[in-house]
Amino acid sequence: MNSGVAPSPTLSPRRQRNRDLMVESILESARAIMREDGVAALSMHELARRLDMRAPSLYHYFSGKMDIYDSLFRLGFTLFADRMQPVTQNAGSWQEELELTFQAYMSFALENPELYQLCFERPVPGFVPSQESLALSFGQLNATYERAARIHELANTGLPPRQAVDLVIAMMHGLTALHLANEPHLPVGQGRFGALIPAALSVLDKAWSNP
Amino acid sequence: MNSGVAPSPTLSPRRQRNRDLMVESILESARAIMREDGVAALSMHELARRLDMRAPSLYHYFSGKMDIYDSLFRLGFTLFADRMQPVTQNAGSWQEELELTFQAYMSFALENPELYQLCFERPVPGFVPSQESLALSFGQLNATYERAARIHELANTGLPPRQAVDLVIAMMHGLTALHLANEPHLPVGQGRFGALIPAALSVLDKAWSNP
DNA sequence: GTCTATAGCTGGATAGAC
DNA sequence: GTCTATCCAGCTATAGAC
Repeated sequence: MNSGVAPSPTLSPRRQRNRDLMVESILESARAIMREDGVAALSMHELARRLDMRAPSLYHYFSGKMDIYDSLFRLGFTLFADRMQPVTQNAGSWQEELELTFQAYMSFALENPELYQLCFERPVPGFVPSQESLALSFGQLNATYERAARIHELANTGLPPRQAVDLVIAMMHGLTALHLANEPHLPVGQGRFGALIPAALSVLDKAWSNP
Repeated sequence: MNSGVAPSPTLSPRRQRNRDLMVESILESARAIMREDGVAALSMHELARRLDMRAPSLYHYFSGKMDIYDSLFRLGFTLFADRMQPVTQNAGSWQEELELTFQAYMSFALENPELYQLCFERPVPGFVPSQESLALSFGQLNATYERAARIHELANTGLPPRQAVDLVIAMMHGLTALHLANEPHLPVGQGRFGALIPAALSVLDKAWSNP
């Protein structure tokens, strides 16, 4: 299942362009619904309504609702990887890399809460990502993961590398999920949980600095 | 909105007993559905089906689906508080109290995943807890919170007490949510994230021990 | 490519007989 | 207290005209 239903085998560049624009509009409106009413509240009728279309027209771009979720699932991991990728290059010390990682992670989640929830929680009862989408997500996560493992080489975690990274992931997810659940309107660095990034970094710094 | 619809003003002890048993059965079946199909997948028809009833009969015990969610929301916080309450008495050092807190928190979540998600995440699009239920939840949380603040008095966190507790909460939630999303079948202490409790405790111990 | 029309289902909830 | 019958709303998805 690719993004949208395969139309005729080939398409003139112009038509392909229009089609891509339409696909983009649909996904954008879908994200708006999920953001406003909850990730699980997406419906084809409401989606068509916002686009000034009728529901059946959507089936010329996507094979069904789950196909839309699947496309957004892939989009989420792609955007996530794009956001995390530059962290390593810009960092000096492992403390600095950790700080940039926390900030990139939380800012992605707060700017794209509906994608974050779709990708990292399981809020839609019937939705199971397709094989291809799962493969993509594993790839993107692994790349991020391996870059993050650099931290372990420099810091004195006293843990297996995988555990050190997973612990950092769990801390970021805890702060992020609680922020989204309680104060989704507040920006990065603010609010009861959003403001705890320095505290979390400080704990890791104290625990993992060489003596 | 109390648990169930108020029937006649008074009820003979025997009838009241039967009614309570029925309410309990309904809530138990509702939890089973939420556990198996997702928290948001509860439906009155399916619920009646499992209880060998017809859907309208349920409305003699609850005023609607949201009333059932609301009752489970209160049940969740009550069970949570019951689980967290003994932690303080049994602990000696703050490290030990922290360990017991992590274990109590995660074991509650893994044993009652549907209640944990209903209470601490927002997986049901239309559901908003009633005033009374919210008040109850704040009360239960505050009690747990204040007990947890004892840790701050003994440890050298270098943080405002509220932030220290919130950071611990975020770490517990991060480990718990990721465990539930990825390996819900594994018991406490096992699996990719479930096994990280000692690592998390060690980090906090190193960071917060007096020098 | 978009529409009308509609099938077909599932859901929440109520009325009223028994 | 439980049921049958029913209403009404909403949904996904398809067929086929234009």
